[in-house]
Amino acid sequence: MNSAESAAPNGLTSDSGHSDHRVNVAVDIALFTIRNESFQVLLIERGIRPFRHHWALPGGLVRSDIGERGEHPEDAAFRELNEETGISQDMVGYLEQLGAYGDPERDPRNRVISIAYFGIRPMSAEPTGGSDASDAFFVNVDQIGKPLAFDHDSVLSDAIERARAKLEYSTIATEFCPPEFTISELRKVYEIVWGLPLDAGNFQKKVLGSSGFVEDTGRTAESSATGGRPAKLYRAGNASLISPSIRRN
Amino acid sequence: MNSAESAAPNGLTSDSGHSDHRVNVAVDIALFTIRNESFQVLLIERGIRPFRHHWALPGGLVRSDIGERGEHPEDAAFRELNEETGISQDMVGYLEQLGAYGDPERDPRNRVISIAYFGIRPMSAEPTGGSDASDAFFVNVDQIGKPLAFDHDSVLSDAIERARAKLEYSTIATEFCPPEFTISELRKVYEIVWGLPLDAGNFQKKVLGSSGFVEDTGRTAESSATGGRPAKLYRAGNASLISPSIRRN
DNA sequence: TATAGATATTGTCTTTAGAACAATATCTTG
DNA sequence: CAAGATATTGTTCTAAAGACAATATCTATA
Repeated sequence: MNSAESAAPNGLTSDSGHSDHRVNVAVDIALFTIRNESFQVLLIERGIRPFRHHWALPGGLVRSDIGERGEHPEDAAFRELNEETGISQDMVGYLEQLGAYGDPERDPRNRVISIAYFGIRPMSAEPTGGSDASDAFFVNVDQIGKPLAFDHDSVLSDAIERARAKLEYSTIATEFCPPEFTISELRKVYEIVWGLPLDAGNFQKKVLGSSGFVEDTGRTAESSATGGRPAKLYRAGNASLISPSIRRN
Repeated sequence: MNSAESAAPNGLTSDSGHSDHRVNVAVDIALFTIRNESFQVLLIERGIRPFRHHWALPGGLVRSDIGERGEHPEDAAFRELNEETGISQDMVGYLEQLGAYGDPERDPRNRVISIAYFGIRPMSAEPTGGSDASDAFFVNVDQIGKPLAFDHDSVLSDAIERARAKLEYSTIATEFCPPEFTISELRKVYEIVWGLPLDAGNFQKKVLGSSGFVEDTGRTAESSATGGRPAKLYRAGNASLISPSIRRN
């Protein structure tokens, strides 16, 4: 049978003639940001069972009572994010799909297929727990320390890899900088997300050699309190993809 | 609420207190192969409405009456592939997930969220239509000519890009060659899938310089009827990833 | 059988990119 | 002004890729 076959209005299927194959579909969101010079992800503490008091990615069921035919999974992701953490859609901008996690045993109670999303944005607001989340907070990705609920360790590690890869070929790092920024500030973003030091000279040449990545403002920053030659100020260019890409080592 | 929250055994949810948010989940499969020197994808002709007589990717609902808690989406993909086209799991080997397609309007009748998979394999067997598929066949990816059912045009174009990218960093192309093959035969695979000509000399050097890609057998092929120096014979090496990758132009 | 044509294989040159790291410029503080 | 800090530019080396020439070894045919 094809895609929507067996989805007759009465819920009957041609395979058994009387089965209802509907399952719960959830979304999970891995939202990354940079805070205190470290790469962090938004987590919640679960206020209900199962995994009560465990940490988890924010998320929840895609609802069928929103919209004509249920809500779009991406809308569900923004809604759940807002309900559980207080982070609204306009603070996040956009989410990218990571993939579907469909192991029938991934939820100890009932079968739930989850579609995972990830986003990476500068985030000034403080998250606040809500709905089924007794708390919401940002945590350093390398200091989580204890296993997350469900299969979220696996989802998160996939998301981290995707987020890190995104810096290679996109200009997203500029969004973590002020409207006008120095090359060193931009380099710091890469170093924090990738967790490794970069050569200042080589990085500078790569960024300036990648057309559309940054634009020269013609002005220079004030030199820092610790001294040193004042850096030139740049603003984000109009490109969203980098070519050639900035590669990790 | 989180991942599996609201999935209580009684189907009740905490948001409205009485909603059932379950939806139909389907799988769709884009299975690629090389036939007659061209890059082809396995399609079916739908034997039932909607989109009757239209072409579509093989696929169908993930069933909840298989296994303790319903079948794994990947198992559903293999099952549907077999039911609709006669292609069995051992002929395909493995499938990779492409992502979820969740637009509530993607099926004209009911809401169906689809998880798409793709595979790329040499395929000698002839597909045969079955179940809801009145026919099953391989078609050149650039000669489909008419719109596919549902959102399958979009799914297929994502799958084509992924399949082409896979040749860059994996050794999968060797699977389209006989157990012992020449570098030219291997190059032909790349040219067919990517749809562009490659420089023979440069390709040769890249393949031989990529450790584990191919192994020398010490023997040479018989020269072809059209003449030319006989080529050396190689077999697939033990690597599955190529470094550095073979890049498209 | 010599030659043309076909195909495989190797080599040469140029360009691009990146890594390592040296050199220079321009600030702060003492 | 010297020492230290940071930014910026330059130099050298190596890896990789593209363009394309040169060579090797076969078939077919005049």
